[in-house]
Amino acid sequence: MASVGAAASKAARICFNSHCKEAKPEAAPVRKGWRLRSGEYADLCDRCCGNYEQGTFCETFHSDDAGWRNCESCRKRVHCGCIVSNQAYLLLDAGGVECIACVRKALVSAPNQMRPSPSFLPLQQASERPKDLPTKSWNQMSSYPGQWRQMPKIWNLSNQTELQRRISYEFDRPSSSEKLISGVRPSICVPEKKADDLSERMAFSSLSHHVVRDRYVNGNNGLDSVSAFNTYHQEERNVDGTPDSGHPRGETDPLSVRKGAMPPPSSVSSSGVNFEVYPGSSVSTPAPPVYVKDESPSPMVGLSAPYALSRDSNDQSRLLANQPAGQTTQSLGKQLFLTPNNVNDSNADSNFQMRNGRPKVDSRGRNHLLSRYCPRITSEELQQISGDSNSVITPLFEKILSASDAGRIGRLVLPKKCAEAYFPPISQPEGLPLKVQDATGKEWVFQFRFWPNNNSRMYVLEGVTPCIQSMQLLAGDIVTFSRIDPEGRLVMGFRKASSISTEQENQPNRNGSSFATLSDANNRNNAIETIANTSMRPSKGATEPKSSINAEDQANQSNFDKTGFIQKDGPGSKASPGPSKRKGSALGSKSKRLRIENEDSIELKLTWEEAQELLRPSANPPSNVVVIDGHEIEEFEEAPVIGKPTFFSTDISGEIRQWAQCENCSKWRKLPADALLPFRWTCSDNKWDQERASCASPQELSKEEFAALLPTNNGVSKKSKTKVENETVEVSDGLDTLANLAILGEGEALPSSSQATTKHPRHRPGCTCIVCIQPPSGKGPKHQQTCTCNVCLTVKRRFRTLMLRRERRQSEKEAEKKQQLIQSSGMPPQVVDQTVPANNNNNLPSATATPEKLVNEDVTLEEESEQKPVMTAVATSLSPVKATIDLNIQPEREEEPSQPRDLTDIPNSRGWLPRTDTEGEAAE
DNA sequence: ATGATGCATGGAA
DNA sequence: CTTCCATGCATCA
Repeated sequence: MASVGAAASKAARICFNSHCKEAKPEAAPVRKGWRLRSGEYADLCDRCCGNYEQGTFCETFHSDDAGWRNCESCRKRVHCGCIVSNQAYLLLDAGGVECIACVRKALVSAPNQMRPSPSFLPLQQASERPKDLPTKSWNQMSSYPGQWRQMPKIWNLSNQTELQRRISYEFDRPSSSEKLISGVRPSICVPEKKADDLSERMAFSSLSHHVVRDRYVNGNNGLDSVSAFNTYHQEERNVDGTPDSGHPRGETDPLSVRKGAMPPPSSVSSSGVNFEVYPGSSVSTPAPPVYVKDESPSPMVGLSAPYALSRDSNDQSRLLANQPAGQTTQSLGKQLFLTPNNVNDSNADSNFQMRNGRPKVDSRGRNHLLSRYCPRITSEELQQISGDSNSVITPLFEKILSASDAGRIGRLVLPKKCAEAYFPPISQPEGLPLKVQDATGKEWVFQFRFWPNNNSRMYVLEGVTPCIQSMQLLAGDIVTFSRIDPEGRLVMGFRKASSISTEQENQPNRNGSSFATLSDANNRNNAIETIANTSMRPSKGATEPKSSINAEDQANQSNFDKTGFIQKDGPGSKASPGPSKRKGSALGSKSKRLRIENEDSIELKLTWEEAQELLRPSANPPSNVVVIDGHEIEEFEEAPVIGKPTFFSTDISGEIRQWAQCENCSKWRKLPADALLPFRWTCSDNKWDQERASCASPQELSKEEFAALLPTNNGVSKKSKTKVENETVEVSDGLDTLANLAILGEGEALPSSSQATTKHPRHRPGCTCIVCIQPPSGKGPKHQQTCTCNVCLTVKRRFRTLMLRRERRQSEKEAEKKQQLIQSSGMPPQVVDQTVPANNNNNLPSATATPEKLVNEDVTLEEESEQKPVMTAVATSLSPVKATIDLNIQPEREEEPSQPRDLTDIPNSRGWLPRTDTEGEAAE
């Protein structure tokens, strides 16, 4: 067909329609029909072209042909047997086909919940019409009036530009290009299109080959789906003289470039677009990229995201797998995963270089991206995102959420260059719907648009609130945008602010993944839930039942352990931020506002439980015991270090065991309950069990036994532990920030300088404005007293706990006074036995508590935490070895009146010493 | 009154 | 100085 197509271009002026064969006068204008595999278009006579454009071509000429099927929805006849019709239907996962009109209707009815049924979805049912589709209702994309049984107009002239944009947009996908390079697929030169903004795109890239991958549904009786890659040769593209350089989209107003470069469709020349077909694709049914026609300049684009209807990663994997004859899976393999190194500021580009094997010159956007937007996503994360599929992840950029971004307005401001570099070009402010998948595989549709601003543009993603909330993101957290190839799906990941600070801390011994929970594709949902559950953010999601720990957790345990939140989120990281790329670039470089938000966010996340559980005396243990106000305080010369998280179990004999995982081999070793481990503990440090003092030694317990050890959680490992701890941490976090505000609520605003006013100057830490206080549901700013949301319930529970504790303290105090009276009346002061297991990690009470218990019994946690040692010379803190000295009985501390406090004080008031629970709840 | 929308402003880089 | 972008705020529904 390719040859035919080539021949059809100019030579024989005979209608390309074999059923017609009407001769065309030499001078007759080319009337383009469907696109041929060559990329050219069938040269049709007027009549046939009319049929084609009206969508009646198949009915007219193919009515007797095989391949007619009925739409599963409307039962309308759909021709599934020819190139002309191959865009007119979708293959359903469950079998059968659905006409494009029904597909579109379905989409319209559930725009944000992409239906998983069709294997593939053509590029969004035509584009949205900016004028007809106010952004307000963009997510309710209405049906388009046109006939969609066939999609002849996809390729008609008016649509060239969008196609080009799309192609050009996708060309800029290095991974794809590699696929191409490494591929052996036949390549067919496609004469087509001028550059217009394709040239813009290309200008950013020095790729000698670019691939456009467009999934389309082929016409093999609807039985096969074929994906095609379009290859684009930049050099050839330049043949037509379209400037391909000097217009990095990030530097030139795309609009102007676009306008200037927009060629009349008829002038499309045969510069080189290679149209590649997967080996398994049917040669007889090549198809253009799925690009649904519309006059509108703004088709729904999501890279190829619109194709990916799958709601979860499995679907995506399946999607790949479903492709016939080992298309992508075969050709893509894993060849294109990012380099194993972190993609950080300095090497983000080089990574891509490495992948692309070409100089850095190009990478238009990336090259021009401010460092703070450079994705720090790691290969580990990438693979986690891509899972076991053969997908290739291309990190695009990331952004620290501002208060506005994370607020309820639902508008995420996109860095201009990033938006222009990685998102489809938009010429209208209304932009276009953009499908983005989150790490769970859930698909969202945002409106990607811009606002004119100072002769420039301000790009925003609208409608992100649900997504942000589902990810439980707050200002200061980071969202990352990546692209999954070959699907071309946009994936939106995230990183919590807390994990950022630790990322840098643990850089040396980690692979850099702070996702930690973004495990493989199959586990993605669970994984993300793990993240979700670890953060008691005020969100619906937090209250949803999760089975976040499952068997797969175990499989991933070592991975998780390396990136465990506890480990990562140690207070040390916060206490001594140290030089970090993030601080220096992403966080600190741009905006004070941003930095404040972020620091605040980070600091608020670091609760005293979290900190104390990991604090260890420094390597130089000598300490002085000083007596201050009658209290023995162990004083350390050096600041504490971060200890290793462990978990405890009780064996049959009732003996408490501590379990720690080797940093190197990830094996779990049984240790005495009072063992005190350094942060990076390895088997060789196992002085308690010489037999297992080497990584070569087998693990004492199998995973199953581990599971049995803690029957309440099959995750058992530190992962569960970590999760639990995180949950604890986040509970406090959420409480201390949002929940406290919630309790204060009802008009009782904090007496803070950042108190919300009608004229809101700035969102500062502690700000109680609507933007800064994200309510659990995201609906409505306030927590009513009767609110039963997770946060409020927890707050109330904690409040009860506090009150109980105070009562108890009071009674203890009284008892102590009595005793002191007795003592002062003759008996010498007696030092109570306070020898405490230096098991700072978890004190014994918690040792017997299962993680689940810990999670569920807030009271337990708090009781424990009161007794946790704090290694510090600060008089108000506890000595690690005298931990049970109940210094909390200091009336001035424990009993100090609860004063509402400016939250801004909290982070700054404690240095490396974590805020105490008392402090935290003082706001009550 | 409230939320949505889109432009304007001004701080920061 | 320009550009970016966070967010203020006017306007509208």
